[in-house]
Amino acid sequence: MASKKINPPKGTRDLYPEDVLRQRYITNAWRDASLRCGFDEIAGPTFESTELYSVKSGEGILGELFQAFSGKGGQETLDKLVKKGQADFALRPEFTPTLARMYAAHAKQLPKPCKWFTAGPYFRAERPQRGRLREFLQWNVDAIGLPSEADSTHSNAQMDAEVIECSVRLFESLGLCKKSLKIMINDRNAMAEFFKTLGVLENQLEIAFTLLDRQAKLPADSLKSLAEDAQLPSSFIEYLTQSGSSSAPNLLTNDLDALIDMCTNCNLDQWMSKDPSIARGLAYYTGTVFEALADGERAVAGGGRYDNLIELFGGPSTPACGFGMGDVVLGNLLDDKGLMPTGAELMDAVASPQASIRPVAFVVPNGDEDNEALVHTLTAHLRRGIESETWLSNDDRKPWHTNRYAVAPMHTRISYKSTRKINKLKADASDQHAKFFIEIHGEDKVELSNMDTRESISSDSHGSFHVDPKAPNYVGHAIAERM
RNA sequence: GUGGACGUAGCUCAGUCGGUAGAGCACCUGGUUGUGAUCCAGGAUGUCGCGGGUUCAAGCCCCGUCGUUCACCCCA
Repeated sequence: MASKKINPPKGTRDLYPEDVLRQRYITNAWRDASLRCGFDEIAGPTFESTELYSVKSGEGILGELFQAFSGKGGQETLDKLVKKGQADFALRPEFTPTLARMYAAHAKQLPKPCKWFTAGPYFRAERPQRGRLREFLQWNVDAIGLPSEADSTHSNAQMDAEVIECSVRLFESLGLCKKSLKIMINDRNAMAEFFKTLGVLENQLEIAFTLLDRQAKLPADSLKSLAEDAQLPSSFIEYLTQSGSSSAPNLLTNDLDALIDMCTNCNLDQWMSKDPSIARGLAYYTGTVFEALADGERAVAGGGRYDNLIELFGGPSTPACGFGMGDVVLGNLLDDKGLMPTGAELMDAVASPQASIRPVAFVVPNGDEDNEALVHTLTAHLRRGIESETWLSNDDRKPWHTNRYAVAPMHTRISYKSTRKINKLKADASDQHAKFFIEIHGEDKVELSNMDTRESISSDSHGSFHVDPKAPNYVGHAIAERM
């Protein structure tokens, strides 16, 4: 009998038992980080109508679509397909259009903001290379809409910060540190204003951003000729081809400062740097954009604000912000840094308990404005977890070691309601089925109660708890003991 | 879609000027040793990716093809 060897399709992976565990180690970490940060899991179809992607994904992605058609409809459908050169359906190359479609369809009944994550397979018909395959897993984390009745600049920054926080919580949990990975942020609005001062016209902005995106990849002279072809002003070309970002526009500070401020509260600012050369390739980004960059790898994650995409899909005008992270680059990075367990350690790590879907802690201020920053500080501590002395004093410590945490990271939520009334905030916690309610009256005056039993919990020594993890009556300990 | 590199044992790879197909690891058998570690002896293993060409002779040179990989494009 003649046998024929059939290879797997180019750019796909056959996962044998250990490979599946490695992949699950990553997807577990994704899920864990998003749940802890208060994002709900959603899922969409793995193929969509092709037109969903022609609306706004960007030129490049359209050329990389895996085409799909049902095979029904006989010759007529086939003729149409051949004539158009495009099938009615496409395997999804990214999630954001699906997300925008899903949100727009139910916009009125959805909470504000809506915090969603999803992880699953995506497909792009490009030539495989390091960090890039034709089928890959991607984790998407998005925050859509703003807290109601709030000042929108502040809220925008808060939602940006929460999305970025989620990515940082993931990096921390996997043992990646700020030395090996940086989050570079920029603001397209501020850059657009700056470009206009250089004489770039409104209708040239898109090409200007495309060139900015390629600034580091292309040599100065080809950059120059591309810019000249687009008839961009010489002052812009000069800015573009001066390799250093030393001429970075100062006005960046105005728009990104609110974001950096928000990030200071949860200790994210040390991970972040402003970088006026970050532009992002996708056309739908409108304001803040960011990339997580590691030495020697392509972007580990990338995302930003896309404020008019929901409207484009028939929903109400709604600001939104999110990022995507692929499993291929992340896996490469973990391998290179020795941060991927093997053998028994891998099995144990994958089988270790996952973050609670039910919110464990719900943190609110007592109504005093001064305490609002403390809410974010404490929330960050709870979501991050507190590492144990034994683990920290071990020079060979690995992120998956079971003695890592003195207080394990926990699913922690905050209220997005503008009310200061404690009963309303408690009702919000109850609506979200939180288990413990935390009310901050001051740094060393934190009240804790069990929502299930309606009992107030008090510290033996002080009567109330502390925000600071170093304090003996840190509120996180009290919750961990009662889990 | 464009360009480069690579394809030899289960794995990682060496193979010079074209002249009988190699090593390490892993595996199997036996021995030593108070472990499933170490050490000793022995053993099995190949369509040299595939097809064609040049040659007395091709793993090596040439053409084609398939596959892998890296870079570009684009992006997670």
